[in-house]
Amino acid sequence: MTVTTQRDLKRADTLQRIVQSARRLVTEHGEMSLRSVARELGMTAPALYRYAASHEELVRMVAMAIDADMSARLVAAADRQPADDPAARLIAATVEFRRWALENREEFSLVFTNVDVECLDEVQPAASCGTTFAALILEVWDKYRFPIPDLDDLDPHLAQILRSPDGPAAAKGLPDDMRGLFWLLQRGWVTLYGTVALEVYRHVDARLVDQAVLFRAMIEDQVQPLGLTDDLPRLRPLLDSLLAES
Amino acid sequence: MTVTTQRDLKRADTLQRIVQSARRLVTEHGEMSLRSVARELGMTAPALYRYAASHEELVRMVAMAIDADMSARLVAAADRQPADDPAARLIAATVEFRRWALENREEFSLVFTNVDVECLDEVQPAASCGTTFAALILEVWDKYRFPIPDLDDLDPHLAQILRSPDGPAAAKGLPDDMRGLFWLLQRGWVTLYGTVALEVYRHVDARLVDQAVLFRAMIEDQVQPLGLTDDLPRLRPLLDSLLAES
DNA sequence: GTTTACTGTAAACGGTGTAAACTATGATTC
DNA sequence: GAATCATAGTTTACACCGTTTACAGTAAAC
Repeated sequence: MTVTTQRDLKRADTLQRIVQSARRLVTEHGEMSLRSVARELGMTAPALYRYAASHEELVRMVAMAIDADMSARLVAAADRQPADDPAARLIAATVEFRRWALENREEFSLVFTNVDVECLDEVQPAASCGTTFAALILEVWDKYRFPIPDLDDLDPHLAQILRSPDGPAAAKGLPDDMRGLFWLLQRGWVTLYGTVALEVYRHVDARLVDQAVLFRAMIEDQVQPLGLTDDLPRLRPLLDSLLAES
Repeated sequence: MTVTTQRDLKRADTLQRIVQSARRLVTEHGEMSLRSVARELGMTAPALYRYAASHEELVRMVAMAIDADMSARLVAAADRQPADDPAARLIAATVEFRRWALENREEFSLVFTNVDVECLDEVQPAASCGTTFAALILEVWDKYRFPIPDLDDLDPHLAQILRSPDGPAAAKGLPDDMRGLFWLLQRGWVTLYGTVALEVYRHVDARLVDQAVLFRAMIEDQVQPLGLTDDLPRLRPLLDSLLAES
């Protein structure tokens, strides 16, 4: 029986304030040195070593916090759409992801293109962007019942990984007959990630970014495997208005 | 008329040695501080300010050098395939890009997911990865004459950008009736970039990376718009053997 | 041959992550 | 309740970083 002493409470609170302060610093000043974080909290830099073994570990904590926060933003964006319209909810979350990434390039870089930050899904599966998108796609399937790829039709290597009980599909809690969904999710994630990263790092013409041309094309590509082709005429103006909001 | 003095020659040589040394350091030690670069050349750190206005600018120079070197590697990989088989050449270059990225994560990060390094195509269009891939795709078109997307069928915003005389398609030197090719190139670049970056930053299950499942799927997706569907049975084993080489 | 412009140096400034030794204090044990 | 222990903070120090300044030597230009 572990009792939570008064000191444990304060410790938890301090840890939270450290991460939160570091996050604010990287957002507002694109930097989170130990000294500046400590200064904000009225502490000294070495004290932070009671909470993180290194600066790198603190960065990882911040990355996780940002990811969790992003996840909440995605859910909020989805919830601004009708509860019975999962397609709209998915698109809204996707647009929100892009909008956030383009507005917070440093944070995006910290979380999503950081050699020191491994896959977050494994550490905090509950509240990560990946899990959120997975849930949204599952909603879409629940309503539209688009065909799930048959594992036997896929690359045998891939099928074996998906069937594995300790594989990524099992980790998402997908039942055996729905593991093909993980493949769809993964492929969608590749294109979303690739498009947004390319835009964030300006590896495409600025005009293409402004008009969200690549992003639009990516969404339209994803519509078909998700069984939303018939809804496209309805979804297109929605996408336009969501993009215009920014 | 400007004469090249003996000092100019030495200066050019020193600059080259600086960039080359910095590159070696980031490759081998994942770091390129001004002091360590200077030490390697028997100089002191402030001397480097005669060649780069800041550390950031030196990073940009190194990024350009890496990009140019990568471009040469891609060409070399392509040249290991028959000259009259542009499909094989394109695939070989693509596999080489992925192989290099996974083996040199720090360098990939420096060049392709760096907030401080803008689009390299604009600075040194001649010898960048983007231009190399463009040339390879053009080779494919030259042989297979797959249909080029009609600008009128595309998003009007996109068509306007592609038609623009100072647009990205014009920069690649594409004649008017082939500007749709740029769109294909761009879309291919998105998926290649996205797949490789996702693998480099380990945002997918390690087993999926090991078996190159996402990468394979991405290649197969690109085959159709490039008119290579009929060649797929021939290209698949080639892809396998290229992937096995690593 | 003198002046100018360039390429290097040494010294220093404020900043960084991190380690070690030390201190106050809440938690635990007799 | 007093003595012990573990914890969370301090101060000091080290080696490193990018950058600025003032200065020296030397090739180039007049």
